[in-house]
Amino acid sequence: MPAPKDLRTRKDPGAAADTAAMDHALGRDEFLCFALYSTSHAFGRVYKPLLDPLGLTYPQYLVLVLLWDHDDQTVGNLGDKLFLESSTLTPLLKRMEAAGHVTRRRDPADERQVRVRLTPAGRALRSKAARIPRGIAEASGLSLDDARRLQAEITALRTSLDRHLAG
Amino acid sequence: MPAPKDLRTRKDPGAAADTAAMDHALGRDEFLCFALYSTSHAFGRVYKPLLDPLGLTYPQYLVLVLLWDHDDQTVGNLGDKLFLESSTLTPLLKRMEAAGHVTRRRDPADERQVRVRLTPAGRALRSKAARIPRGIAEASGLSLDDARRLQAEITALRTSLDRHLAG
DNA sequence: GGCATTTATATCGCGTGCGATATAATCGCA
DNA sequence: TGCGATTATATCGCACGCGATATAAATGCC
Repeated sequence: MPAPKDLRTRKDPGAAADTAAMDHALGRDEFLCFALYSTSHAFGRVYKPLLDPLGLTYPQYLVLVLLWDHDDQTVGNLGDKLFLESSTLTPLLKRMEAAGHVTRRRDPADERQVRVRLTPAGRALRSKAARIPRGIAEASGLSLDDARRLQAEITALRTSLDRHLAG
Repeated sequence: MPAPKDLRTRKDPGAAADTAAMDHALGRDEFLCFALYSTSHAFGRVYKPLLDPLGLTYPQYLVLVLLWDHDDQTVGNLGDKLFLESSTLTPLLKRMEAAGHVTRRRDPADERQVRVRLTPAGRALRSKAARIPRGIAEASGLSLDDARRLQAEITALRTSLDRHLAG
């Protein structure tokens, strides 16, 4: 009789603590990348119940955050701030336009550019989104200082990666 | 004559340093989430030229890393370790099967499960992938200690998010 | 033993993300 | 001024990633 191949079944409560499954198989920086990758998805799952009632996805929410701060931006401007390409933003903005959150209009002064503006409905979403920051903060369980420090380190890492890509 | 709305054009070299574009518009933990989101994509762009010659995507590479360490795993096992759903893994594994990297076979002892195994070609990719860890480490520009510490903090954050989602 | 429940995987639809490419407008410079 | 280079956006094809749902196998409980 063969010995059991794996004592843990899939939904064993200890499975989630199997945190280091990837550890010994990846280089240190690769494991860091995997941590970013999987945590980014976990954040998406936390955001979803907060954004669903507003009819928004996460990147759509980011676009609105930028427009709430500074209305009337070009596609390229939004892309630079969000690190997204026009091939991602154009369809996304069209969906937001179809949903009635923004308008898209060629800039008469430079017909290459498309200016994105909030509709009244898009502006009105701001108050409905006011509860989101608190929801995210609760889920993260980090102190303000820890969150600030982690954010700064990860942002610096992104800058390093971007420089490597450009150079 | 109207004043220019924005002194920076899109490709101004200072644009990348416009790091804090999202800062004052997002809560602290939300900005941390955005840092994770954008840095995760940046890592993907660093991985791409390393993985393209192997004909692999990033999640496909992660599957291979797991199988190189421990061959013959179920779909659920891989999903638990990668934090991915079967709705993501099943098509991905089918593509890897079509590419000749793995085989998928129902476990005779439990026909619900599908066991994923390396083919000789999949095993052979391991040596071709040997240069990847160094390439990632160079791009990150972090010391071993910094990478380790950052990874640990982000992994802890993911655990906190997962607990929040479960509870 | 039989039947409801649980578990493992698969399928579907949708929204990203991106590289490659296309198109149109503007710029630069001889 | 004119025309090649650059810039801004759009389009296309592909691969995720997930929630909802379906299906089939195993489990549990009487």
